[in-house]
Amino acid sequence: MSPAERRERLAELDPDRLTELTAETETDEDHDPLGELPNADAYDEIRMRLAPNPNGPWHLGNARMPAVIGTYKDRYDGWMLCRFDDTDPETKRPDLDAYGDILDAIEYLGFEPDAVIRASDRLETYYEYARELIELGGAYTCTCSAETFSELKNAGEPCPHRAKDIETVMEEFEAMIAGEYDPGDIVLRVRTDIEHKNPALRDWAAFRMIDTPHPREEAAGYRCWPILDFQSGIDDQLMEISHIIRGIDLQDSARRQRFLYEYFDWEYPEVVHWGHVQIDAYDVKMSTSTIKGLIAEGELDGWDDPRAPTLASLRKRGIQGEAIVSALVELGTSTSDVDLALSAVYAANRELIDDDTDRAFFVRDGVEKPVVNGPDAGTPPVHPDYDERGDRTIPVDGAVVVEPADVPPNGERVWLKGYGCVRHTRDAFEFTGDGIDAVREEDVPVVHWVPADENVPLTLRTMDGPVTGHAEPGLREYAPDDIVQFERVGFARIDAMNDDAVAYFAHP
RNA sequence: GCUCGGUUGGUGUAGCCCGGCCAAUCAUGCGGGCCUUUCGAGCCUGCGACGUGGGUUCGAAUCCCACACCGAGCACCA
Repeated sequence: MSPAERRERLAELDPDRLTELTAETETDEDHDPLGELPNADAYDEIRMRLAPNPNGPWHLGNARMPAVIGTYKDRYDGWMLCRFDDTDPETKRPDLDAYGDILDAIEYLGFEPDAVIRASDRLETYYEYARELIELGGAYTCTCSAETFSELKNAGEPCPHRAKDIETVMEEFEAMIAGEYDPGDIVLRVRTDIEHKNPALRDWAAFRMIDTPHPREEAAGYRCWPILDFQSGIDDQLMEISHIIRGIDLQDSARRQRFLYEYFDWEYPEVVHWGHVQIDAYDVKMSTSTIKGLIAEGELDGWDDPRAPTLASLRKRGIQGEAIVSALVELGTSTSDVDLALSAVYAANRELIDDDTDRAFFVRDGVEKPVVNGPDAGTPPVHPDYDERGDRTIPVDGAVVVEPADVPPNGERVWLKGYGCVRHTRDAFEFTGDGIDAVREEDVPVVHWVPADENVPLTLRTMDGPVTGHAEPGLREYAPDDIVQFERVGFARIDAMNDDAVAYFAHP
């Protein structure tokens, strides 16, 4: 039935309802991919946290956390904590540089945490709450091997240690803190429901022994470390977090932590889970450990290699943090997995920088052609949309370099942008003196060029590897970090301006 | 195996809770046109989607059931 038919039918059956529908006004809300936070009205202040694991510099996927949480912070005038969840000195060993790198990355994205803490500074606090939990009968020390416990748990059967009295548990837990056990010998478990239908929630481990000292000197003396679910559960309460936003891999985490909150009679924060992000356009898998490995093997030049899907790499290419945030926010917070199109980041970035970016010529792998009978210089505009910024002056000392694909067949003309029309005769470009109508009416192509002598040899580093070529002499006026648009090539960030000039390609 | 999520154009997203101006929004992408001394910007325009099958209903993207497919958890990782 077509909509028109449906309306007709409705008019027969229930004319009042039809009138109501017609009266309902369409609210044209602003485009808002994020939507409102759940139950936001119930809180005086929206308090959120970023909870990075400082095991390496950030890739593009990691940026989603500050992008979304930071955007909500701005929207609700909320509060944002950066808490380093660095409670595994062994298998997810923190990288001491990463703490600072991550804070830099957050700043690059345009946000500032209201507070920064490290879980590894807070072991005594976690111990205190663990003791309290034991007093409440909510935890027990367990000396089952991981395998044994796993089998019992999967069968829904308690292990013998579950029945221990509180005093014994407390003694053994104090001994754990004192470092009197070896790794693997004992854990502290939260007593949940051993017959819970979801096996992932049954009596989960809260503390375990780790011999490897924490890389941070302040925390190197501890041997008894909390598991994320315990540490983060306690901290979220202590920091009065109102909204937790994190990945679907932590969905069961929330369910586990609710048992903790019930023992302490706390109220669990609102929680939003999102799916995984993949990025098109990169050959390198977006994973901290993979990138770390490729750098170690020399496959990548470093964290800022343009081929690496890292924030450092995008930053090096001159892409604004704001563009990354805007593309990531656009993904919303759905629980299904999403692909981020890098072109969305480019589109956002182009929008941000196009107006302010000066134009310049860069000829890739050029061929030299003598120019005869023409003027001494070309004067293309600094920015085609803003006459007031003036023209560049590019000298022509008898010859220019153009890209091979731009050389017209013999006898044909080409317009050297900002200079004039030339005809390819034998092996030279002969100035023709044609007016711009040649371009407008006669389809003469417009190309970029640089002088053969006075130019700037430059390497443009791209995602597909380096490209060598020559830029116009005026490029020397630019300094590292400046962004230019190489006409007909794309935007680029100047990285070094000396004998070996280097720029990083951003996008078309 | 047990448990928990998800599935709207090439990509992302809105709509789903509370069925009806939804032959489905917006963005990006791609194509065409205009403009332009850039393959950029701008303007105009086009392309393109409700996983499958049943059910409920006057009416289903929306509610119910089944199936398919994708993902996550069941770590002494985060």
